[in-house]
Amino acid sequence: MKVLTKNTDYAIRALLALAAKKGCYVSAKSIATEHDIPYQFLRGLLQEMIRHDLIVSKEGVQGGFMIKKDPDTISVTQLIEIFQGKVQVSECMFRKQICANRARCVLRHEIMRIEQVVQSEFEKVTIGKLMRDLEAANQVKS
Amino acid sequence: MKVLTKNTDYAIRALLALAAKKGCYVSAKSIATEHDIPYQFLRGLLQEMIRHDLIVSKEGVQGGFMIKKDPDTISVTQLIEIFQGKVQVSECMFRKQICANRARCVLRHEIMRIEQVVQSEFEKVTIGKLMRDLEAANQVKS
DNA sequence: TTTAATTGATATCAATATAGTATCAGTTAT
DNA sequence: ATAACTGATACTATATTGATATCAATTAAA
Ligand code: FES
Ligand code: FES
Repeated sequence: MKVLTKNTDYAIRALLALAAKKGCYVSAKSIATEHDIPYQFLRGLLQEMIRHDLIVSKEGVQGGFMIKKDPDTISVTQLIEIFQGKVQVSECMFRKQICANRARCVLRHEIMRIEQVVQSEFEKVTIGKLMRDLEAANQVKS
Repeated sequence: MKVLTKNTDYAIRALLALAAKKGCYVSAKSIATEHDIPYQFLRGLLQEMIRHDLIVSKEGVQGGFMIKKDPDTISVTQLIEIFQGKVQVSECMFRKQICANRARCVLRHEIMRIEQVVQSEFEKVTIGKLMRDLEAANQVKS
């Protein structure tokens, strides 16, 4: 079971790249080559992120993408939702047995509680946080 | 993003059915019809669970499947691992940038921490617990 | 003003995973 | 002997994931 698929993974990496060059337009090509992400695939992801208002773009020579939202407000949960759909444990487990009284279903509550925990854990991990972790890791390295 | 796929979902339901008739052999057919699970699909799942020592079977007329392990020791985590593979957030995020000093990678630690949280939450949910919840729900209903 | 570097939009394809079906051989209670 | 079962395995269909290709529109700069 893979929690993050390639698109989410790539999107996070791309956002980190953009966050590192905040205020500048960075081309998809340079991100693709530097971070080893398939070019056209990446472009699709970037367009999707524009639609979700995380980044902006400029066309033409010297164009590219720029981060728009504050990195600390972009969570992994959000990116999972964009690229993999809302986290849900299962459509509705045990539907046959208990869905008749859905409102009271204890199992359902149990499941929803876990959903909540999973989401809030990922909520804590923002692009901003990852950036700082990354910097710290690089400091230690050198 | 779906956390539980059909096979895990069905397997849980089947185990609950077996747990409710502990000590008896229950046929795949009866489980399939009662719980609305595709028959042949279910049989595959049951065989897999035999291989993992959760249940046993008896061939021939009056044969069927019987739960073997204590329901309280069968966790959803375990079933996810059997049917969807071990929970992993991503193979190795940011590999290009940091895998050189993998041991020190802060991001990796962050990710592994979440992995841990997710797993331990599911660990708490056992077949035994679900059984009791289910009984409680049915009590309230009637 | 032409050109090359870029994004926008969209179509297509391949690989993999998920979901479900079918078949036949072997076992066993009746 | 037979019918109700499981064991084993092959197969098909569909959805998801991952990746590529194409062409029009835009724009900085030669
Ligand atoms: S599982 Fe559907 S309401 Fe409980
Ligand atoms: S992501 Fe691979 S070691 Fe950090």
